[in-house]
Amino acid sequence: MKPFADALLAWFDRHGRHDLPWQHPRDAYRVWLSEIMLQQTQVVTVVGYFERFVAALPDLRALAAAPEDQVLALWSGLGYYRRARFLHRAAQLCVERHGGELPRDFDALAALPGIGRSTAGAILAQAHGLRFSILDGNVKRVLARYHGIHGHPGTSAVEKQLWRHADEHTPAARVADYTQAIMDLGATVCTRGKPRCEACPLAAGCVARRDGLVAQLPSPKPTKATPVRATVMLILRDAHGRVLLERRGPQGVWSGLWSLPEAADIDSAWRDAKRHAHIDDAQALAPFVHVFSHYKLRVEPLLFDGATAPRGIADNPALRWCGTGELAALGLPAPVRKLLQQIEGTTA
DNA sequence: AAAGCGTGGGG
DNA sequence: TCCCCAAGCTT
Repeated sequence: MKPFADALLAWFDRHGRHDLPWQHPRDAYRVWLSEIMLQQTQVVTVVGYFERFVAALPDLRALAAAPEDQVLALWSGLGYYRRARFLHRAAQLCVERHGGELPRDFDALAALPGIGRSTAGAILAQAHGLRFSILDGNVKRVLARYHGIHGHPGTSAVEKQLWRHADEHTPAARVADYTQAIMDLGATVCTRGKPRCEACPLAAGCVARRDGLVAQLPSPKPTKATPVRATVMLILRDAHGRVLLERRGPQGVWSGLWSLPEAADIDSAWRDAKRHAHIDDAQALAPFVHVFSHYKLRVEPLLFDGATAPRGIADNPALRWCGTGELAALGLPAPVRKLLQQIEGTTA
């Protein structure tokens, strides 16, 4: 007897979301891709990316065979790019080790890069109907309120409790629907702000509701001041309108993406620009601030037009001159793509 | 155990 | 404008 699951499933049949693109068909590859894209991201943001991605790379083998630039281009703008690199690598590992399919074994699945306990559970439950539980942000919010659990869910002690409740509520039957149901409830009824408790199928047993703590739970993450960093972005443009791009390293923000060369200040920007090309003039573009989750970046773009004769490019695979028509095929950070679109059409 | 990792939208 | 996020995982 599972009153929690029964009430939730009855609600789901009438009010849940049944038309999300990864539900039709609900195969392991599509569920996996959707789960990775949805990490720290909302459905409304993901849908367009998901549809473009599966149109270009419809199955796991196609993903494994794709060049990394194509994968990052399809991910460009979605953020947390390490997810895309892990996804790509995991697909290749599945081809090497698992016959070109995602393993159905929990431990083998969770051993793949980018797939943790919750994502592995979601894939097995949704694609294969196996009884595994999930604990994403939605479930954490629902359970923290339902059981009246205080403390930030990111801390291990709280998370441990939440996993225990998640597991105890998960039914043996209709696991795929149950998994979707509890996420739908969190996303559409038990929302962080202005939850619709009057429409909630679990309201009768909800501790936070009973004690008037709905607005305090789950406990918010302790806030920290975000530092501001600064950088100069060099836009080296040649007579054909091509721009010099540099691939970022495997560590740190925007890893693996093609971005603009950067310098600490204007003077070193000039030094670097002269190293890359014959430069005699520059134009300072409007500075802007790009906000990350953990810091802010103040960017001073510096446009060098008429760049010619770059030295050392041929033997450096991390540098390339790129026409505006080629940008769509590459993964660029969102603000860099925007910046390049803005100056497209302007002349030297 | 806590920090690092994106982005666009809502209050 | 500013702050807080929203379907986490890795190190």
